[in-house]
Amino acid sequence: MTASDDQFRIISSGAASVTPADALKEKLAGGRALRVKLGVDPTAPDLHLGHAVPLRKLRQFQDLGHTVVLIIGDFTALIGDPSGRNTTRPPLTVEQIDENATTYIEQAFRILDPDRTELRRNSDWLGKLDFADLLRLTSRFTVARILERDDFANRYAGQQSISLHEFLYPVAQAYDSVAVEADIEIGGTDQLFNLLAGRELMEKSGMDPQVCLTLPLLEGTDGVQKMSKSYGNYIGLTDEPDDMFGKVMSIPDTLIVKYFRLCTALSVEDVNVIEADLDAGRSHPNLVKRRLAREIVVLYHGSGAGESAEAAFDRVFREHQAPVDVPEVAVEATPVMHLPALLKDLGLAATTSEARRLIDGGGVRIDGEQVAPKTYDVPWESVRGRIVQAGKRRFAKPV
RNA sequence: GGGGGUGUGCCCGAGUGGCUAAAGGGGACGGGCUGUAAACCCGUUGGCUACGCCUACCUAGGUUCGAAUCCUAGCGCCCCCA
Repeated sequence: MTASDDQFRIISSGAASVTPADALKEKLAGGRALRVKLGVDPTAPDLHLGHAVPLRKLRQFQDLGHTVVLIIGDFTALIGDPSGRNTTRPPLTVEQIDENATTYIEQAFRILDPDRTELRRNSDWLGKLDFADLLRLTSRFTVARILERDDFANRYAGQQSISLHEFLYPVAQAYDSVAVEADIEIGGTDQLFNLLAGRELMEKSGMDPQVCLTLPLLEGTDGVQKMSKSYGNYIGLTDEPDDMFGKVMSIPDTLIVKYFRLCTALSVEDVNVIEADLDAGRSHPNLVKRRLAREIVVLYHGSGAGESAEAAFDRVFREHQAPVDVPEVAVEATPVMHLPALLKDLGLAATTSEARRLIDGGGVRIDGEQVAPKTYDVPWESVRGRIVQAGKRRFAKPV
């Protein structure tokens, strides 16, 4: 096993905080395989690069010989984590949770090593607590302490509703740590409160308290909000290579280095060099971003996928040509076609009104020719089998 | 239990009887430009084979020639008192 000093350096690289750092050093010096906990709520079925950040950190632990305890929060999903939210989460049904959990596990093992992962569901212990247990548990927390949390405080101050059960989320997560005897728990910086709650509860229960390791939150493609499916700014782990490449290219330049640090397998030292070259103007942001996009695509789609995704990107966005594989869509043909309806049928516009706006805004092309505004009727022969384009990246071929 | 406030388009938020498909901002989409689906500038942003028609300002009724705007009841949320 790697010397504990080196382990500490690797583990804390890229972390936002390690609380307390000394405790982690001590645990590592003990030389045994540590139990590293990550709790996830199966609220969204598909994983994205934001989810991958803690998973990659867990993988580092595994590669150093430690054990990952991955907790599927099938019980806590019924509460909904209020972290960073300004509204109560809509409750999920048990069926949805099960379905999401299955997808989650499958996708998580693209990153994690199954042999060093202990998979648990927190309904195993949380579901067995009775009301008396709950009272005992909640008596260890104070209202003032819970209200310290930013999101609760903000919602309270902003006259937003907070349901009582949301207060129990940190309590439940803390109890998870007790149940699995975690040595370390990791999460995003917005999880710090919950992680610390686990630490406190373990201490009060007479256990060796867990170390809390937080990771920076990854902004999505808009560069502002944290990556999340509900903001529509995410890059999914199962996104097609071409799509994944394009999405990475759409992040603001200011995020390039952060993405290298959190989303690729490059070493800390390598990323430092990239950052220095960018800052000094020695390298071109566009080229660096291309490399980033290739690295990420290769990580999830294998070597070779990066180059072909880049080629496809150049074809569409640099040379303004149609992609190689434009989908053919069968439509009902009449001698004269109503263009807005055709665009809707082709799936290029959601409504005919939107299609008209696209046409009038110059956003529709047939075989590369821009369609003049107010052109709503076109002969079938002029579109049949041709490439119809809406905007820069939506294509279809009517047949 | 008592009192007060609030509910508008994807989101925030103006609007207190006709000039309102509803200001402004954000987001999203489109165009131009380019180094990219970055940045910047400009435009669009309820539906409908469409110079017109339909549906819309929490819900259901009502007043009125006419209501997002007034009245009644209900529902949600917030605050104060208990």
